[in-house]
Amino acid sequence: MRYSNATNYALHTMVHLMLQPGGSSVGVQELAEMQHLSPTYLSKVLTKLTKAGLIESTPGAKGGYKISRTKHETSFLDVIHAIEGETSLFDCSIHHQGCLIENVMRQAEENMKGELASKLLSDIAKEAESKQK
Amino acid sequence: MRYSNATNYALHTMVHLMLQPGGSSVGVQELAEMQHLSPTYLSKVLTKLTKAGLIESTPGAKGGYKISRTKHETSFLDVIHAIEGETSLFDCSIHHQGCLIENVMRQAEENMKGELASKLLSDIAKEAESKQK
DNA sequence: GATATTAAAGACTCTTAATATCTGTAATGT
DNA sequence: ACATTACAGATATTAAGAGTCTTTAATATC
Repeated sequence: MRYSNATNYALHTMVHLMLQPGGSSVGVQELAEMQHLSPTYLSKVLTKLTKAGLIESTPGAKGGYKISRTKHETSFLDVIHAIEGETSLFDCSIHHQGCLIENVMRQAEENMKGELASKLLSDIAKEAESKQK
Repeated sequence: MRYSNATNYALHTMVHLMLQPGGSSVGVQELAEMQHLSPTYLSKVLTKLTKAGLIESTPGAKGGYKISRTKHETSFLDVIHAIEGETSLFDCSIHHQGCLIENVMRQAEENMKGELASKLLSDIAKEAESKQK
């Protein structure tokens, strides 16, 4: 029980794209090499991010992926939702409403998601930038 | 990405056992029927709880499972650990230490687990008891 | 001590989801 | 027109979860 590798790749890619000077495009080739992945597989992940509006894609020569210009503040939770969908960690096996056990689990999950929604990728990118110097 | 059904069954069984008057034993047969499961399958789940020391088992006639007498305060997290093992929701794909992304994910997970560690099954059992009346 | 009852252990099957690859198509710049 | 690159769909591979069956070991009752 863990977040998928796809989510992992997506997060790393997002930060990498944010570090591009001027928000310029990067091809899937380069992005895949960086993470030692096959371009075709990473492509599938990036398409999900594109559909979610977190990044923008331009096909053709000199094309690639870049951070969305319209959506500047993307959180960890945004990326997770884009890749994993709107999942929940726990569903009561017996489906009676108001299960006490389910309530507790849901509450804890909501709190975690709230925390991940407040963590912005831009902050991580900045931190990574200053760390490198 | 969600907690396994086994964890679900385990939590429900724990609460049920806590509601037994005098902490008496219940056979897997009865426990399985209650949750519409096969006894053999639930048996595997309960064995894990037994090995973790959360419940006690006695084979033979009039045997069954009952809440551990030595360990009175078991939390949601205890049960999760007993069934799922000590898993983490996120591991950085690139294994460089101090990955900023991993740090954020780990922190959120730890907070959630901290919350689940403070939620006691005995409280849920009490609540369920008073709710039934 | 024999017998019925019940948990434990192991091997095994089945299903599902994640992971990944390959091929062809559509879009874009030069 | 051509090279480049993202997108879509089909398909394979792998891993984990879910569940069953059979055998063995332990306990109580008679």
